Amino acid sequence: MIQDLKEQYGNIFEEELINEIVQVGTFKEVPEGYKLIEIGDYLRGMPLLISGVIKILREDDDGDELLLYYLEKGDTCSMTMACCMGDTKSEIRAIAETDAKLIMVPIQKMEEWTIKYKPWRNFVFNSYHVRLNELLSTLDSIAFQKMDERLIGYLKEKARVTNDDIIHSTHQDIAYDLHSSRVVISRLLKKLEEMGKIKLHRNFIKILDL
Amino acid sequence: MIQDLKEQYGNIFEEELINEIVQVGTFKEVPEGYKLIEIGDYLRGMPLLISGVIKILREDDDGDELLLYYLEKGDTCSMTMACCMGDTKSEIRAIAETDAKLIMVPIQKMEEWTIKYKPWRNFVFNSYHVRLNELLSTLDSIAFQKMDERLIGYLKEKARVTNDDIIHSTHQDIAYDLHSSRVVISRLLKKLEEMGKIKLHRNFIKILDL
DNA sequence: CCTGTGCAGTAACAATGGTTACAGAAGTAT
DNA sequence: ATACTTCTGTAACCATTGTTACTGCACAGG
Repeated sequence: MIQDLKEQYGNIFEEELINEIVQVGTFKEVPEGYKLIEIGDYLRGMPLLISGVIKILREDDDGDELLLYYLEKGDTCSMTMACCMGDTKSEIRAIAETDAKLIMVPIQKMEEWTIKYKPWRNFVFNSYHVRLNELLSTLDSIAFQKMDERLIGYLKEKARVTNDDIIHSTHQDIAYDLHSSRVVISRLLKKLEEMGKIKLHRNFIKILDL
Repeated sequence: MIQDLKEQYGNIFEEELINEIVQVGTFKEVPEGYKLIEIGDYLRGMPLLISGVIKILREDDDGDELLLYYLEKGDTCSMTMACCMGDTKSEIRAIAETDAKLIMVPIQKMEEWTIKYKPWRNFVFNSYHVRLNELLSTLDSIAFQKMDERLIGYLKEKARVTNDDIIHSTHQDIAYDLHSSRVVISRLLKKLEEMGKIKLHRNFIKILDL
């Protein structure tokens, strides 16, 4: 655990802070598909992601889903921080997109470290910053892009975070993430295949030239 | 200025912090329609809103606009904080929706006060929290609602922040804010009028029963 | 009073995306 | 092998939203 932590955060946090994190944090290893946070949950800790990818989703009252963004190693969940600080329910769902390792830090420490460690302060503010911008990008794509562009963006982003140009998803999976319908996604994917940008298979998609 | 500041922030910030704000902050009074921040601006200070309403907009490369949310008295702009801290360009535009009074605080103070004053810390984190949730709501409405619902929400929200059940906007204004077209908005407004929810006039709309 | 400008109403049409329905292919279990 | 389930392909159709075009009205300025 210390090994992992140092590898990921050693260059930005000083020794003393790392040690504190190790002392109070709880290590967690979760498999792909594991649900870390459900909408409405009260959160007891703040997650520091060490490896893997976490997918952050929004869902409305009718059960319609929408992918907000991915967390990658070195990221934390600003939403979670916001929830913890405000002591309110989670507005989002978090699912492990791949196997993942993370450390949960009790929320009380957050404020203490904010005062004590400048790097921690920077880390926290930077997280908020990054997440706000991430949300803005998501908003842009929904507000200003058409479904075909959003689909291309989705495939690219997913390939990037998983570091794999084979997308292991069904058309239905993609439809959920983009809040569309399976038929629409199949239609658009077929067009992309005809354009030579991807190759379709059962249960996976090979990216050629997006 | 001190009067205004105390009235708005006196109950959450202690005397000493108020005094510091007065010392280093610059008071600003702007008229309706004044552009406070343009996309791409580098920001030198963080605004504390004392009175009035500020409208925060997003715009894409093609010049398509979208209203994100309103800032009201007692609010600050998390986006601005994020930009200042990260020393990056503004991602949004800020326009005074009504005449407004605000205090600009140099960004260097922000970190200093974060360490020194607990209420300031709470204020800053709470602002991020509120803003993240505001963005999520905006995202919800775009992703999950149809235009007629969005329009009703828009009218309600605008009436709330301006504290006026007469909306002083043309159909074109509304179309810009909702990133739609004038014809579509006119069509939907007419329907709302037929349902007896609003009364249409030239240059303004009277809300009856939304 | 006349005229120009901006605002609103409306019709016709296009484009995008969502829905329903069905067929066949691929994989799984018996 | 057979039956069952899941995934994909495709067609036909519908709903919503956006676009173009034209109308008349209101108001301001001469």
